Amino acid sequence: MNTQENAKAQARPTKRTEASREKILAAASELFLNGGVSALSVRAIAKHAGLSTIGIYSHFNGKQGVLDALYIEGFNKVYKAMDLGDAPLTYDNVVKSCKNYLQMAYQHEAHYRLIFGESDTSYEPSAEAREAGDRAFKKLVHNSSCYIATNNLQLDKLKASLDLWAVMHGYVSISHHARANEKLPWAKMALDAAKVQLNSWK
Amino acid sequence: MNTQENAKAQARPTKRTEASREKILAAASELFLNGGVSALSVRAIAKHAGLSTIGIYSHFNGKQGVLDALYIEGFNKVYKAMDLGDAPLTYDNVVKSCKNYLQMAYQHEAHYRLIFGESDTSYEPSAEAREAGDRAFKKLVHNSSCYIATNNLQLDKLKASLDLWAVMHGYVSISHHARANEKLPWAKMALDAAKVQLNSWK
DNA sequence: TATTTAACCATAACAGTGTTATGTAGGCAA
DNA sequence: TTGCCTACATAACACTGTTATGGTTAAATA
Repeated sequence: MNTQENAKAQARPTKRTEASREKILAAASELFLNGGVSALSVRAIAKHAGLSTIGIYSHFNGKQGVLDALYIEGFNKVYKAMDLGDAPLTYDNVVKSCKNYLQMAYQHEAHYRLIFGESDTSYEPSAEAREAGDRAFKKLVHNSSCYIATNNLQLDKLKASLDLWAVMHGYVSISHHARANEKLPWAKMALDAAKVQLNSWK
Repeated sequence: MNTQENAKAQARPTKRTEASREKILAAASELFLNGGVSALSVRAIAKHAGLSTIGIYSHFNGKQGVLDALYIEGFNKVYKAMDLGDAPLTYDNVVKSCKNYLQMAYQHEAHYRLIFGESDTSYEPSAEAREAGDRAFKKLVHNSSCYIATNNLQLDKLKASLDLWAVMHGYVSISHHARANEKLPWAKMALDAAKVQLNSWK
């Protein structure tokens, strides 16, 4: 792929290249949204894109590259959910960011499952994909840190951020698997538990 | 399989039957402990057992049955971790059960990943396997309920139990995936966060 | 401008997966 | 002893991700 990219930079780009890549990504995204990762065989993607499978290898370095693109999308959605812009990090706004996170988790279930390893044991995120996770985590830590600084609290910012994240994510994950058959107000319960953690910050 | 079982009950049990089943299960368990679910192809299991693959279908109804057996093992380990016998459900003992849970989660990673869907998207636990999960959950609810009753607390026992579970499991899951590259005292952090939830019970 | 070269892509082939089909050997009952 | 049934090995099937092969087209070079 590096050889191909170098050759592309110096030699003969063809108009069909970007179009094929977009078709593949669009096909993969549609299949993914409707069927999760298990709907993403390379043949299904190729067929849905109206192409053969070879483009998945030349454009995405294989199925992994398609999953990376979706993984990055997933963490970008997490980032956006927690991004409050320039709003001050008040208690209510931190709670709002948690609410947004939980909303995202339940609205974009396929993405959520992918970024938390509930989708494909053979998938290992690339370095670039991991960066998307790091970026989303930094936004979480940023929110917590601003709130902590604003309120002159003395506690470990990293730990506090992880506490908040763990309880929310734990609820989502349990509702996916261990208690999947129960109809409970999962998002509300998760938010309440997050408030418990937040209220313990002092 | 029902036909085979009926025939077995009425006709000719063969000594080789139980021996084959045990060989397959032992082979699967060993592969699983060393390589997780991805090490469990039916051919690998059969080869390791010194048999052909057909026994996996006749004894376990396919690969799913092998995974069910391991899933049940996993939740049985969760049950045992949280089982304090007849000990009174004091604060310290509830904390101890949480500590045991986290210890189990990190010592039996393959099992833990299996029961929380981090292993094989095509695996769906059988009704029997789900019962093992229910049983472990009931032990968690039992512990929380006894503690709540002992301390005359007024709160939702189910919610309280889930809060406790969510924060612990959330930490374990994040340490598996989202923050997998970080070396942090995950079990200690999870236990501290669990104490925050516990301390909020009033 | 004509020829050569490289990129893109369809298709075939490969090695692996879980599962089903087929045939044989051994054990048990009549 | 014969016939039936079960357990099991092996082959075959349909699917998976990936690599190999060859044809067409576009870009570069002479």
